Amino acid sequence: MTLRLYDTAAREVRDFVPLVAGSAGIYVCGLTVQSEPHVGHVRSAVNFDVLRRWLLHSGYDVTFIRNVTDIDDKILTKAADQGRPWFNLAYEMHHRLGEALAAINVMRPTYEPAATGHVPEILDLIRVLIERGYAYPAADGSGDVYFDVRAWPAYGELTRQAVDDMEPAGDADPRGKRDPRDFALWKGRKPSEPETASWPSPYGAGRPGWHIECSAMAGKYLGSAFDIHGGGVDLRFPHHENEQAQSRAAGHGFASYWMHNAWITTAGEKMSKSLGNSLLIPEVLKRVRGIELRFYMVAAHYRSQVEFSFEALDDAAAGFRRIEGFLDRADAATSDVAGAVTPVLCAEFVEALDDDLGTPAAVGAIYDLVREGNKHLAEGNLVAARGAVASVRAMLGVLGLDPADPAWGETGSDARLSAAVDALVRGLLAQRTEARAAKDFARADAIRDQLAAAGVEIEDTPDGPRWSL
RNA sequence: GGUGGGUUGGCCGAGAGGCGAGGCAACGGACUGCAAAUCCGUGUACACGGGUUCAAAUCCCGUACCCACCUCCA
Repeated sequence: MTLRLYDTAAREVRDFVPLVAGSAGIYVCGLTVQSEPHVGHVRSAVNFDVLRRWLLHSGYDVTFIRNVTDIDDKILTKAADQGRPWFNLAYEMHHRLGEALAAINVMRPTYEPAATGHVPEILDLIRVLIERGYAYPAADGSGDVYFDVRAWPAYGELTRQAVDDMEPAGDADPRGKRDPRDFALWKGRKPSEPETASWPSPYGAGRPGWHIECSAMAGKYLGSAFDIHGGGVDLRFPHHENEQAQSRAAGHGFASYWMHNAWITTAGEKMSKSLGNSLLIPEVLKRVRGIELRFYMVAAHYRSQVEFSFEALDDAAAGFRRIEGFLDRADAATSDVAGAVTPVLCAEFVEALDDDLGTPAAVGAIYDLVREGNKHLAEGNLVAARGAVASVRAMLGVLGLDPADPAWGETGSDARLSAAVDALVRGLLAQRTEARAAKDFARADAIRDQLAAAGVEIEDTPDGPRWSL
């Protein structure tokens, strides 16, 4: 079975046929770096990271572009409110985003272009659109340049909307527009805006409109036509509709497949409307580990809306610990088993991912193998258990969830800390083992309770006690 | 007004005409000094009303409720 993906433009699942056999070019709309990322923001990154890893595993040579919008109205407004330069805010939030994504093991993109670094490419594209008759400088002297939606007959094709049914665009003063739905490619500088937020152009000083950057950067890094364009559902319109219109009007094939991830909501609502600080990534990571947060996101299908709750997050984390528990115990039990092991991905796992990245079913396949592996352990079948470990780990790896991946690695101080805790706990466990040997169970249980109170759990195994947090 | 998505057991979350994905929780059993972990077992779930069919959570018609987008939101 080959990979099949749901294409938003076609509204159906289609076989994935790359433009160039064996390679895949992907462009994902990243964030506007105007505030600290919350769990909703990073879902998109995780979803497309799974797509990327699955393509890589399937043997594709993947070029993965995820942009950053580092100039827009909100950045300018927020920076002004905070009394600092807009680029200072954008740079800091870009940094925070990087930290958040690293904490949940999202691979770095092949390139991560930013709008402000591509003004020449953007102006070049605008020039072509004007020459071809699909764009025009505003007649009111504002310095704006608009895309002429009436001039491009295919406008609305991505989201199947008729121009006449659309509400007028509100992103610019409509006076200079030929049609209220026309959208800005270039925004002339307003006197209220800082000079640093403008670039010279044939139409006057200004800055790029939102949509044009993606068309320009996708073209630069992936070529005139490429395979997959992704982003959150909210971007279908206007952002992606406009991107496609601009690029195709300029003579480019643009994306073959459109993929959109659904929202994470809270209390049934889109996160941006009711966001408390508790859902910012650093806050969530005080409650669960990054790998557990990632598991929570991967366990849901990317096109399903996820209703965020800490209860559900805790459940997911508990479920993931079951998998980790198996790996830990099996590793300890099979460390002496000789011979190389070739990890095999379960057929159900492969089929699940090939079917529009069916991560829920893929996770189900992992649990099935964990149960099997636990059975092997219980029966002392160590060779089979070791094979299960290798396969479970390989499948987790495809999902970016292998606990042994150095990307999750401890920092130096964490490693020293856990070594110290390990030494202390071992000392107590030795005392407990002595007490148990002497049948002094009251004392043994007291030690166990003492450790439990500190958050350390004890398991007695045939090979002696083990501890975990 | 236009466009798209949704409603599944105590909870989370798949599936898309016929065997109850899976996880968490609960209950029983095995194991254990007691636990924990693990294994085995235990469930008449598909918003509502009609219809099609030998058979519907799944297809059709209708209804209700929820969510998203309609020009600078992942």
